[in-house]
Amino acid sequence: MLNFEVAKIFYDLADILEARGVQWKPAAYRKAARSIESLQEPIEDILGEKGIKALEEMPGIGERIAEKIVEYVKTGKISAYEKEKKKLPSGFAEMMEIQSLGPKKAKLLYQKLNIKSVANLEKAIRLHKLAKLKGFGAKSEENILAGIELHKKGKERMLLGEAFPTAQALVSQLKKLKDIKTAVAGGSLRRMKETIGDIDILVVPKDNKAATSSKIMNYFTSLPEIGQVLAKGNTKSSIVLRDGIRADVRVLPEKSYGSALQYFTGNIDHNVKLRGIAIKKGYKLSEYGLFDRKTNKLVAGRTEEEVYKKLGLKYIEPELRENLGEIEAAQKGKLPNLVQLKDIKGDLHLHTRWSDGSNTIEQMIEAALKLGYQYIAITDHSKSDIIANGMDEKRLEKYISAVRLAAKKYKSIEVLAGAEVYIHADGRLDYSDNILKKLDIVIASIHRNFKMPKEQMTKRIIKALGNKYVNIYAHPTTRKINQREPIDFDKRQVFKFCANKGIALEVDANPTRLDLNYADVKEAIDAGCNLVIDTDAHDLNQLSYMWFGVATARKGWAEAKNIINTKPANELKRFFHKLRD
DNA sequence: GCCGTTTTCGGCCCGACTGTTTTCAGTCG
Repeated sequence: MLNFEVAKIFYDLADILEARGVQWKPAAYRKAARSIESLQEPIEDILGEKGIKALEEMPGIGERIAEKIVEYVKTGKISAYEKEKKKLPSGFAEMMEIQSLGPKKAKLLYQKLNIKSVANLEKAIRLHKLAKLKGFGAKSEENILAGIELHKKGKERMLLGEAFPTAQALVSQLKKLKDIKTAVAGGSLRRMKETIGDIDILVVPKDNKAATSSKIMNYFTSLPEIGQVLAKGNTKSSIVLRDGIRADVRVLPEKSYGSALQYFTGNIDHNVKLRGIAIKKGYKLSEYGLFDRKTNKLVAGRTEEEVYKKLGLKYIEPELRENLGEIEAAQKGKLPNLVQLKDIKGDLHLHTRWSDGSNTIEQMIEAALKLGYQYIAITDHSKSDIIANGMDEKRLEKYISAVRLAAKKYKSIEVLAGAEVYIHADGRLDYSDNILKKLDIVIASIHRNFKMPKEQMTKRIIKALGNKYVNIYAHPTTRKINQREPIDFDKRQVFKFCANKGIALEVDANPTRLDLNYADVKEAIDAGCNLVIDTDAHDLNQLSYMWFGVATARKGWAEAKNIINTKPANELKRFFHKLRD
């Protein structure tokens, strides 16, 4: 996967060009970099399978940048970049990763003080060399030094599952202040991206007096959980929490609430495109609202819906706002009717104490009842998952009886007896057909032997899924966000196989997995697959992860009809039985 | 360098905060 390497080069190239004062190209290279970064499929695969034209179809990538990508895939280098790079020291790119240091200042430091790296920079600040430079002062030194410290900590993007409670806590802290009418988290969090860089919060004050706004900022920047204040203005402040999480707060009047929320939810390319549409229609769009360019009168801004409407677009759900075709779909009125949490009628991948879960069968059932589910499946691990206390055939028999016995106690929910069965390296399943047929539902999944040549891995999966008792292929890529790379297999082939056979591909809702991811969800739906959203809960509290799974499916443009656990129990069972007949 | 319901040239999103400077450039999102 060369995507991130290529994106990094374009980002660096943009910085170098910007330092040289080149116009427009930096923005173009950055847009291309973002485009490549958000891609889930390896760029070399796209090139190999569909050719250079497929690259040029991607937003922000034209003929010249496509050629450069081809050059990189072929030679491992981009000559234009190599040439530019020679004009600047190798540590230049790293210097610009420092907060408050951009291309212009970094270049000045190199030219005037011969600073070539972050290490050089730190030394120069300790000797107070920077403050003597025109355009720099004591405060600049202080800020850059703080930026270096922050950079050393090098915090990676946090999981959505971690960011969500943190943001909620901040929002509720803010709402305690009487001067705040409402507070809401926007940004990539509201778009439900699987990882979050920082938390953006929009605040509407009870009135529009400057004093109120400044009171709110004072309150926010002095909250006890705050470690460092990066910037503090009358309407906008940035802070770092003690645990290293960054948060921005912006105060905007109620009449701008919709446009502000729209602006804050992003992403950047979605917003830029929207603003382009505004210009063509004679408007100007900012966080303050949609304005008539001639009269400067506010045309829309109170709600997001009216902003989109005035731009000639159907309302676009936050999860879709990634500039991946949603604006064009909204123009044509062809947006999907996204699946919602309330559509989910059951959870089909749950663990109990019979393997590595921490609750009993009964406790899981009762937790599911509280969520109003019509059915669940208990699906503990098979024998080869020894670390997970997997069950051998003998124990499995007892387990099936135990699930059936528990099921009888509850009239208002259907409880299926299932298992999560390991797929061996050769594609064999962990139980024989004689055992599998005793189960109501069979989940197949991979838990070991992740590294295999692509072709072999594809064969392994297809062989396992070829078993007539398999209903669901769970966490299909086995990736763990920030921890483990996805396995390498021919997705198109596997998706096609599942679509033909009627096997449901899982969207595992655990925030460390979110597997399939949203791009894969879209691809699977396009391939005609059925999906199932499961929590893979090992604890009754984890049933609440369903929300993250639904969000991931929504991000992949999934509708309720694409998700089998939106079906009522009888239809679902018919779906499963069809597989065996 | 990209892009097109202003379509092969001439535009390219918009605004806040900071520090150093006295009106603004640089950085950030």
